[in-house]
Amino acid sequence: MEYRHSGGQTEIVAGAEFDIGHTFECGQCFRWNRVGDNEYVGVAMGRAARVRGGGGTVSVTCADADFEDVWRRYFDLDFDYGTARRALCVDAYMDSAASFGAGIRILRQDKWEALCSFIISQCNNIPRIKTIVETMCRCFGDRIEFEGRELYGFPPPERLASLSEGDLSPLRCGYRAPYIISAARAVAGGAADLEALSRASSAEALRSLKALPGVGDKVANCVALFGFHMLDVFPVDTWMKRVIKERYGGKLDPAIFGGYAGLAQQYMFFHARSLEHNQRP
DNA sequence: GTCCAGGGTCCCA
DNA sequence: TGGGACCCTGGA
Repeated sequence: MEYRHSGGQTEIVAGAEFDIGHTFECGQCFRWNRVGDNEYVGVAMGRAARVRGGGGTVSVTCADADFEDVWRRYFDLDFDYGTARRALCVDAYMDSAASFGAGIRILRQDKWEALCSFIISQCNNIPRIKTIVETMCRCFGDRIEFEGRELYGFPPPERLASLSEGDLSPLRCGYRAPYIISAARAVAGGAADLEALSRASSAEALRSLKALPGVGDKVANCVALFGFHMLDVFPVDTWMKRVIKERYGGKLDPAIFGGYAGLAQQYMFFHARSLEHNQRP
Protein backbone atom coordinates (compact mmCIF):
# COMPACT_ATOMS: atom_id res chain seq x y z
CA MET A 1 0.00 0.00 0.00
CA GLU A 2 1.17 3.50 -0.81
CA TYR A 3 1.82 6.17 1.87
CA ARG A 4 2.63 9.87 1.93
CA HIS A 5 4.15 11.26 5.14
CA SER A 6 4.06 14.95 5.95
CA GLY A 7 4.48 16.59 9.35
CA GLY A 8 2.83 14.30 11.90
CA GLN A 9 0.33 12.96 9.39
CA THR A 10 0.43 9.96 7.10
CA GLU A 11 -1.90 9.57 4.17
CA ILE A 12 -2.60 6.01 3.10
CA VAL A 13 -3.75 5.53 -0.48
CA ALA A 14 -6.16 2.71 0.25
CA GLY A 15 -8.77 2.73 -2.49
CA ALA A 16 -11.74 0.55 -1.52
CA GLU A 17 -9.75 -1.74 0.78
CA PHE A 18 -9.65 0.43 3.90
CA ASP A 19 -12.94 1.81 5.15
CA ILE A 20 -12.37 3.06 8.68
CA GLY A 21 -16.07 3.09 9.55
CA HIS A 22 -16.44 -0.55 8.51
CA THR A 23 -13.18 -1.53 10.20
CA PHE A 24 -13.93 0.15 13.53
CA GLU A 25 -17.66 -0.68 13.61
CA CYS A 26 -17.55 -4.35 12.63
CA GLY A 27 -17.23 -5.42 16.25
CA GLN A 28 -13.58 -6.41 16.38
CA CYS A 29 -12.38 -3.52 18.56
CA PHE A 30 -13.86 -1.39 21.33
CA ARG A 31 -11.55 1.60 21.72
CA TRP A 32 -12.16 3.76 18.65
CA ASN A 33 -14.62 6.59 19.12
CA ARG A 34 -16.28 8.49 16.32
CA VAL A 35 -15.45 12.18 16.65
CA GLY A 36 -16.75 13.45 13.32
CA ASP A 37 -17.83 12.50 9.85
CA ASN A 38 -15.69 9.44 8.95
CA GLU A 39 -13.23 10.40 11.69
CA TYR A 40 -12.16 8.46 14.80
CA VAL A 41 -9.82 8.89 17.76
CA GLY A 42 -8.57 5.80 19.50
CA VAL A 43 -5.89 4.10 21.53
CA ALA A 44 -4.08 0.87 20.75
CA MET A 45 -0.77 -0.60 21.88
CA GLY A 46 -0.49 2.30 24.33
CA ARG A 47 -0.51 4.92 21.56
CA ALA A 48 -3.20 7.33 20.40
CA ALA A 49 -4.14 8.43 16.91
CA ARG A 50 -6.72 10.35 14.95
CA VAL A 51 -7.84 8.57 11.79
CA ARG A 52 -9.83 10.21 9.03
CA GLY A 53 -11.19 8.53 5.91
CA GLY A 54 -12.66 9.63 2.60
CA GLY A 55 -11.92 9.85 -1.09
CA GLY A 56 -10.02 6.59 -1.24
CA THR A 57 -7.45 7.67 1.33
CA VAL A 58 -7.04 7.30 5.09
CA SER A 59 -5.14 9.92 7.09
CA VAL A 60 -3.48 8.93 10.34
CA THR A 61 -2.41 11.72 12.67
CA CYS A 62 -0.04 10.48 15.35
CA ALA A 63 3.33 10.99 17.01
CA ASP A 64 6.14 10.96 14.42
CA ALA A 65 7.57 7.52 15.07
CA ASP A 66 4.24 5.82 15.75
CA PHE A 67 3.13 5.20 12.18
CA GLU A 68 6.00 2.89 11.37
CA ASP A 69 6.30 1.59 14.94
CA VAL A 70 2.64 0.83 15.54
CA TRP A 71 -0.05 1.77 13.05
CA ARG A 72 1.31 0.26 9.86
CA ARG A 73 1.24 -3.18 11.45
CA TYR A 74 -1.93 -2.55 13.51
CA PHE A 75 -3.94 -1.73 10.39
CA ASP A 76 -2.43 -4.73 8.60
CA LEU A 77 -1.45 -2.50 5.70
CA ASP A 78 0.78 -5.05 4.00
CA PHE A 79 -2.01 -7.56 3.32
CA ASP A 80 -4.04 -7.60 0.10
CA TYR A 81 -7.65 -7.52 1.30
CA GLY A 82 -9.02 -7.03 -2.22
CA THR A 83 -7.83 -10.45 -3.36
CA ALA A 84 -8.96 -12.14 -0.13
CA ARG A 85 -12.37 -10.48 -0.33
CA ARG A 86 -12.95 -11.63 -3.90
CA ALA A 87 -11.93 -15.16 -2.96
CA LEU A 88 -14.68 -15.18 -0.33
CA CYS A 89 -17.48 -14.56 -2.81
CA VAL A 90 -18.36 -18.27 -2.86
CA ASP A 91 -22.12 -17.78 -3.20
CA ALA A 92 -24.71 -15.06 -3.75
CA TYR A 93 -25.03 -14.25 -0.05
CA MET A 94 -21.26 -13.88 0.44
CA ASP A 95 -21.16 -11.76 -2.74
CA SER A 96 -23.46 -9.22 -1.13
CA ALA A 97 -22.04 -9.46 2.42
CA ALA A 98 -18.45 -9.04 1.18
CA SER A 99 -19.25 -6.12 -1.09
CA PHE A 100 -21.31 -4.52 1.70
CA GLY A 101 -18.36 -4.84 4.09
CA ALA A 102 -15.64 -3.92 1.61
CA GLY A 103 -12.89 -2.03 3.38
CA ILE A 104 -12.98 -4.09 6.59
CA ARG A 105 -9.46 -4.94 7.73
CA ILE A 106 -8.68 -7.36 10.57
CA LEU A 107 -6.69 -5.24 13.00
CA ARG A 108 -3.58 -6.67 14.61
CA GLN A 109 -4.60 -5.90 18.17
CA ASP A 110 -2.76 -6.42 21.39
CA LYS A 111 -3.15 -10.03 22.47
CA TRP A 112 -3.94 -9.37 26.12
CA GLU A 113 -6.38 -6.58 25.24
CA ALA A 114 -8.22 -8.93 22.88
CA LEU A 115 -8.42 -11.67 25.51
CA CYS A 116 -9.67 -9.36 28.23
CA SER A 117 -12.10 -7.47 25.96
CA PHE A 118 -13.73 -10.62 24.64
CA ILE A 119 -14.06 -12.09 28.11
CA ILE A 120 -16.02 -8.93 28.89
CA SER A 121 -18.05 -9.30 25.69
CA GLN A 122 -19.85 -12.46 26.74
CA CYS A 123 -23.61 -12.09 26.94
CA ASN A 124 -23.22 -8.33 26.65
CA ASN A 125 -24.10 -5.73 24.02
CA ILE A 126 -21.46 -3.74 22.18
CA PRO A 127 -22.18 -0.28 23.68
CA ARG A 128 -21.91 -1.78 27.16
CA ILE A 129 -18.73 -3.67 26.30
CA LYS A 130 -17.21 -0.35 25.20
CA THR A 131 -18.31 1.33 28.43
CA ILE A 132 -16.79 -1.39 30.62
CA VAL A 133 -13.50 -1.45 28.67
CA GLU A 134 -13.29 2.34 28.73
CA THR A 135 -13.91 2.43 32.48
CA MET A 136 -11.27 -0.25 32.98
CA CYS A 137 -8.71 1.82 31.06
CA ARG A 138 -9.65 4.99 32.93
CA CYS A 139 -9.32 3.25 36.31
CA PHE A 140 -6.23 1.13 35.71
CA GLY A 141 -4.55 2.20 32.45
CA ASP A 142 -1.74 4.66 31.81
CA ARG A 143 -2.72 8.21 30.95
CA ILE A 144 -1.94 9.39 27.41
CA GLU A 145 -2.06 13.05 26.39
CA PHE A 146 -3.22 13.46 22.81
CA GLU A 147 -4.29 16.70 21.12
CA GLY A 148 -5.37 18.11 24.46
CA ARG A 149 -7.43 15.03 25.23
CA GLU A 150 -6.88 12.75 28.19
CA LEU A 151 -6.85 9.16 26.94
CA TYR A 152 -5.89 5.91 28.63
CA GLY A 153 -4.02 2.83 27.52
CA PHE A 154 -5.27 -0.68 28.16
CA PRO A 155 -4.03 -1.85 31.57
CA PRO A 156 -1.31 -4.50 31.36
CA PRO A 157 -2.08 -7.93 32.83
CA GLU A 158 0.45 -7.41 35.64
CA ARG A 159 -1.57 -4.48 36.94
CA LEU A 160 -4.89 -6.34 36.95
CA ALA A 161 -3.26 -9.46 38.38
CA SER A 162 -2.60 -7.64 41.65
CA LEU A 163 -6.23 -6.55 42.03
CA SER A 164 -9.12 -8.29 43.75
CA GLU A 165 -12.58 -8.84 42.27
CA GLY A 166 -13.86 -6.05 44.49
CA ASP A 167 -11.41 -3.61 42.90
CA LEU A 168 -13.24 -4.15 39.61
CA SER A 169 -16.63 -3.15 41.04
CA PRO A 170 -16.54 0.33 39.40
CA LEU A 171 -16.60 -1.49 36.06
CA ARG A 172 -20.03 -3.03 36.77
CA CYS A 173 -18.93 -6.04 34.78
CA GLY A 174 -20.79 -8.51 36.98
CA TYR A 175 -19.87 -12.20 36.90
CA ARG A 176 -17.02 -11.50 34.46
CA ALA A 177 -14.83 -9.90 37.17
CA PRO A 178 -13.33 -13.18 38.47
CA TYR A 179 -12.68 -14.28 34.87
CA ILE A 180 -10.75 -11.07 34.19
CA ILE A 181 -8.66 -11.39 37.34
CA SER A 182 -7.78 -15.03 36.76
CA ALA A 183 -6.91 -14.39 33.09
CA ALA A 184 -4.68 -11.50 34.16
CA ARG A 185 -2.94 -13.73 36.71
CA ALA A 186 -2.47 -16.53 34.20
CA VAL A 187 -0.92 -14.17 31.65
CA ALA A 188 1.17 -12.15 34.11
CA GLY A 189 2.38 -15.29 35.85
CA GLY A 190 3.34 -17.02 32.61
CA ALA A 191 0.86 -19.89 32.88
CA ALA A 192 -0.71 -18.55 29.68
CA ASP A 193 1.99 -17.41 27.26
CA LEU A 194 0.07 -15.42 24.66
CA GLU A 195 3.18 -14.75 22.55
CA ALA A 196 3.91 -18.44 22.25
CA LEU A 197 0.26 -19.29 21.60
CA SER A 198 0.10 -16.76 18.78
CA ARG A 199 2.83 -18.75 17.00
CA ALA A 200 1.15 -22.12 17.57
CA SER A 201 -1.39 -23.73 15.26
CA SER A 202 -4.88 -22.27 15.56
CA ALA A 203 -6.18 -25.57 16.96
CA GLU A 204 -3.54 -25.55 19.69
CA ALA A 205 -4.14 -21.85 20.44
CA LEU A 206 -7.90 -22.43 20.80
CA ARG A 207 -7.35 -25.43 23.05
CA SER A 208 -5.04 -23.50 25.40
CA LEU A 209 -7.21 -20.39 25.48
CA LYS A 210 -10.24 -22.47 26.43
CA ALA A 211 -8.36 -23.75 29.48
CA LEU A 212 -8.74 -20.26 30.99
CA PRO A 213 -11.85 -19.79 33.15
CA GLY A 214 -14.49 -17.73 31.34
CA VAL A 215 -13.05 -18.51 27.92
CA GLY A 216 -15.24 -20.81 25.88
CA ASP A 217 -15.35 -21.56 22.19
CA LYS A 218 -16.61 -18.18 21.05
CA VAL A 219 -14.22 -16.03 23.10
CA ALA A 220 -11.26 -18.26 22.19
CA ASN A 221 -12.05 -17.89 18.50
CA CYS A 222 -12.30 -14.10 18.85
CA VAL A 223 -8.95 -13.92 20.63
CA ALA A 224 -7.32 -16.12 17.98
CA LEU A 225 -8.75 -13.98 15.19
CA PHE A 226 -8.39 -10.47 16.61
CA GLY A 227 -5.46 -10.95 18.97
CA PHE A 228 -3.41 -13.59 17.13
CA HIS A 229 -4.52 -12.68 13.59
CA MET A 230 -5.34 -16.29 12.80
CA LEU A 231 -7.55 -15.73 9.76
CA ASP A 232 -8.68 -19.35 9.53
CA VAL A 233 -10.73 -19.37 12.75
CA PHE A 234 -14.47 -18.70 12.72
CA PRO A 235 -16.16 -17.23 15.82
CA VAL A 236 -19.85 -18.19 15.98
CA ASP A 237 -22.03 -15.92 18.11
CA THR A 238 -25.76 -15.20 18.22
CA TRP A 239 -25.55 -13.14 15.02
CA MET A 240 -23.64 -15.83 13.17
CA LYS A 241 -26.06 -18.50 14.37
CA ARG A 242 -28.85 -16.41 12.89
CA VAL A 243 -27.04 -16.01 9.56
CA ILE A 244 -26.16 -19.70 9.37
CA LYS A 245 -29.76 -20.64 10.09
CA GLU A 246 -31.30 -18.17 7.64
CA ARG A 247 -28.78 -18.37 4.80
CA TYR A 248 -27.28 -21.83 5.05
CA GLY A 249 -30.13 -23.94 6.43
CA GLY A 250 -28.43 -24.28 9.82
CA LYS A 251 -25.19 -25.85 8.61
CA LEU A 252 -22.04 -24.13 7.38
CA ASP A 253 -18.56 -25.57 7.06
CA PRO A 254 -16.06 -22.67 7.41
CA ALA A 255 -13.68 -24.67 5.22
CA ILE A 256 -15.54 -23.29 2.17
CA PHE A 257 -13.77 -19.99 2.91
CA GLY A 258 -10.31 -21.47 2.56
CA GLY A 259 -7.88 -19.88 4.99
CA TYR A 260 -9.98 -16.71 5.34
CA ALA A 261 -12.94 -17.92 7.40
CA GLY A 262 -12.31 -15.21 9.99
CA LEU A 263 -12.53 -12.45 7.42
CA ALA A 264 -15.70 -14.05 6.03
CA GLN A 265 -17.12 -14.03 9.54
CA GLN A 266 -16.50 -10.29 9.82
CA TYR A 267 -18.32 -9.58 6.56
CA MET A 268 -21.26 -11.74 7.70
CA PHE A 269 -21.39 -10.25 11.20
CA PHE A 270 -21.15 -6.67 9.95
CA HIS A 271 -23.76 -7.25 7.25
CA ALA A 272 -26.25 -8.94 9.60
CA ARG A 273 -25.85 -6.41 12.37
CA SER A 274 -26.01 -3.35 10.11
CA LEU A 275 -29.16 -4.63 8.43
CA GLU A 276 -30.86 -5.20 11.78
CA HIS A 277 -29.96 -1.71 13.03
CA ASN A 278 -31.16 -0.05 9.84
CA GLN A 279 -34.52 -1.77 10.15
CA ARG A 280 -35.20 -0.08 13.46
CA PRO A 281 -37.56 2.93 13.33
C1' DG B 1 -43.07 -1.31 36.62
C1' DT B 2 -41.79 -5.72 34.18
C1' DC B 3 -39.68 -8.37 30.70
C1' DC B 4 -36.08 -9.59 27.68
C1' DA B 5 -31.87 -10.04 25.20
C1' DG B 6 -27.20 -8.76 24.65
C1' DG B 7 -20.61 -10.92 19.96
C1' DG B 8 -21.27 -16.84 26.51
C1' DT B 9 -19.55 -19.96 29.92
C1' DC B 10 -20.03 -23.24 33.47
C1' DC B 11 -22.13 -26.82 35.92
C1' DC B 12 -25.07 -30.57 36.55
C1' DA B 13 -28.29 -34.10 35.34
C1' DT C 1 -26.40 -32.87 24.99
C1' DG C 2 -29.52 -29.54 27.05
C1' DG C 3 -31.16 -26.28 30.42
C1' DG C 4 -30.58 -22.97 34.05
C1' DA C 5 -27.85 -19.59 36.52
C1' DC C 6 -24.87 -15.92 36.35
C1' DC C 7 -24.19 -9.58 36.64
C1' DC C 8 -25.87 -5.71 34.70
C1' DT C 9 -28.08 -2.46 31.46
C1' DG C 10 -31.11 -0.34 28.09
C1' DG C 11 -35.04 -0.61 25.26
C1' DA C 12 -39.74 -2.30 24.41
